[in-house]
Amino acid sequence: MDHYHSDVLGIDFYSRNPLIVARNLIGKQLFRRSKGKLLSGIIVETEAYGESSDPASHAFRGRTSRNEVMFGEPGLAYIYFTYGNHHCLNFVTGRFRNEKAGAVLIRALEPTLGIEVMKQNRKLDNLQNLTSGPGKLCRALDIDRNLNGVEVASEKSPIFVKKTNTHIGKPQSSTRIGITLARDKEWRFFLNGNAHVSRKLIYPKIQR
DNA sequence: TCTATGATCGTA
DNA sequence: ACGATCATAGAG
Repeated sequence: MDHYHSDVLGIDFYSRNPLIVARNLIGKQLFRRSKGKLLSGIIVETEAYGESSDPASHAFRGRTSRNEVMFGEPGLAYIYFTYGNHHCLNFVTGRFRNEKAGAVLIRALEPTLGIEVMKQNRKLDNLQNLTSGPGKLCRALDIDRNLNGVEVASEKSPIFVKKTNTHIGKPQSSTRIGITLARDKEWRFFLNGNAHVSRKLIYPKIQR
């Protein structure tokens, strides 16, 4: 129908420089359809990753079976397993400069919908701790490698983000967390004062 | 094959 | 500050 347009972020949103996408995802509402329920939270922390100019990026050394989704179309979910325990959720973006790959890591959410299910998934009752980290939010939202490569630019997707911006105030930026290379790039974005950002922001003095 | 490492987390 | 835990990548 002519007048219909979705309130879900589409391909155009993701088809930009990962720095722009990372900044613009802050304050947006992320949704996950799992086992017939809709789970959701507001994105409060992200990081941008590039390719050949970004030694911290999985895509830095070129395409492998693990990172190939990162070299695919903007608007795909790149989900990987790490540290023997944890999954991390990224959205594939457009290019950083002339590079071939880019992605945005979702690092923290403020839970809004399906909180009881998230608590069960995490086997934990504390809201502050529920989705305040990239591995935690994947566990809470029942996200694993089975979803690697899924399209997120539609309301029918198992994961999608709405256009409405819920945040008041401007995102802060800083260096990225947990990396050993490219420590100087300030490619992390977050809402300060939010309880659900990852641990290293809640205790900024620990931050490297 | 073999080994080192990691876009983390919970506990101490 | 540290150990758990295992898939992945790079080396041999």
